[in-house]
Amino acid sequence: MSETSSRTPAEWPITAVAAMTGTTSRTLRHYGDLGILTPARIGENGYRYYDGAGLVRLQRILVLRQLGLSLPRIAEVLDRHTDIETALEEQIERLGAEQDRLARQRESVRRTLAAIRAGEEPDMTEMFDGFDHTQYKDEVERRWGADAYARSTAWWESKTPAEKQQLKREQIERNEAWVELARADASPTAPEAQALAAAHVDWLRSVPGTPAASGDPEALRAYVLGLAAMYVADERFAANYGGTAGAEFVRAALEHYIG
Amino acid sequence: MSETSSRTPAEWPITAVAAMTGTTSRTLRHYGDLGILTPARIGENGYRYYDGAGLVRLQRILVLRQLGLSLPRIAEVLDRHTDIETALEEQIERLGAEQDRLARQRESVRRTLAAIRAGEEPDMTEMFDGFDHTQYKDEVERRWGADAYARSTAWWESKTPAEKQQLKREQIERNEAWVELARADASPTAPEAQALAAAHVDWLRSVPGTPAASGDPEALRAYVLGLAAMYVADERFAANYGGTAGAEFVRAALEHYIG
DNA sequence: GGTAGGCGTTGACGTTGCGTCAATGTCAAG
DNA sequence: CTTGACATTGACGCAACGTCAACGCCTACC
Repeated sequence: MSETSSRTPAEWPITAVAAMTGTTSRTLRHYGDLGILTPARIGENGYRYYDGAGLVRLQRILVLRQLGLSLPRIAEVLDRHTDIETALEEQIERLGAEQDRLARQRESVRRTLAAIRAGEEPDMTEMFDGFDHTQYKDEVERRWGADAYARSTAWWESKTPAEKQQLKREQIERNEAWVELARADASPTAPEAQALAAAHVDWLRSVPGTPAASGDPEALRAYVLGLAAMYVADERFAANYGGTAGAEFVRAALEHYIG
Repeated sequence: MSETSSRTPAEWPITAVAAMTGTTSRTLRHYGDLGILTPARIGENGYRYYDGAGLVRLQRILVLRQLGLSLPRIAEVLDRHTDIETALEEQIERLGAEQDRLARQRESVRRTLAAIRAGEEPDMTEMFDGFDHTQYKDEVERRWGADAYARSTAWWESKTPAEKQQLKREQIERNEAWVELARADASPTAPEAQALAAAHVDWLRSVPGTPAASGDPEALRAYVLGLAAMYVADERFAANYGGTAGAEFVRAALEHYIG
């Protein structure tokens, strides 16, 4: 019964702890660095030794980690700076939001894939000019703020089916008007072309959620010029205006109008 | 009609492109660094200038990015090294798997929160000894491989309800036997205690998905010693064995048995 | 023509949670 | 004493940029 012979060491080196709990020594040193789990003792040689209390704390850490909490958050909870129930509630909310985001994204990918398989390239006009009101929620939100999409969708959904039909028809008619003018070999600077350009820009401005609708004249200018360039550069756009020649006419008219 | 006066520059500086497309100049330079979108021209001053083709490529990049593809993957698709349909299919699978993972994790957090609110601390014995077969899928998978959970669950689900009841009863009976021995002030090294220790370890080994069942004697040893220490260190464990004193008895017996 | 201010450039660090060397010291065993 | 296993402290890597920092270029105004 010597003093130095304790029945149980109650103390383990780092690899033992790692093996017991299924983590790695690197992880334990990382937690040490972050201060969320410090060894019970550090030997003269610098070795880390953990005790039973440390093991328990580690298990709590691992459970909370498995629940998706961040390490700083775990530190807060363990040190009682934060109520665990509150932390878990917030985590549920975060996970729910992330789930929704993924669901929408997945649906978006599926629709895109289906459209490609249906043989049709996606309608570029709708994609970039007016924004598809089902496919690009995340994109719109990220680019122009979280409420941009909400406003845009609210605007679109506030329309009756008849009005939606009407808006789509208007777009088609504008395109046909462009094609006619281009075929007639009119000048892009002629009054008719400029009137059409004005209508085109008005339309772009009318769709909430795009830079054109932001109210900033410079953003509108950049957006219109960028679109005009793409009408020409991408044949899928150009097709909406009767081909590249038609698209060049539209571009010229828009540049003159807004330039 | 001088040669130098082109009607349209068809070329924009970096901020113009950023404004048009809703990204940032930093992103464009990043894409340049990665080689997925290079400027049409770089001026003598080092300035980047993009043309219509670049705008179109950028829009394609942004769409694919919005669909969740990684930038290297986008590069592959755009350079036609990879079929876009294949890429999208894989993306759908990835998103589905991630969705499932999040759903399980969220459910896990909810159950944990509910358990805490129900007043009962979670049953530590079930949590770490035998593993809860609904709550710790991710944890088990990450620690001991993707099929560990599958094997473990298959094992548990292969039991009839009667057998499940039986297993739980056995666990409870073992605990009661421990409590009895401890109260009787028996020696942890006595045959009865060692027999119980043997049964305890057999039980730990019988549950697939734990380090104890891995077949590695060293892993078993570390796992048993770690658990024994935690029985003492955590009162929630200790409660299963009639308190700290009972837990110390169990620990001593297990350490003697496996040591 | 000098200067302020705005836009451009190239580094380089920060983020999240460790994995993975690299260089080197320590300890138990043969 | 040597070997080999295990320990230590850096430090880089990953994904996709955000965010300074330090400095050059260009336009406009005085």
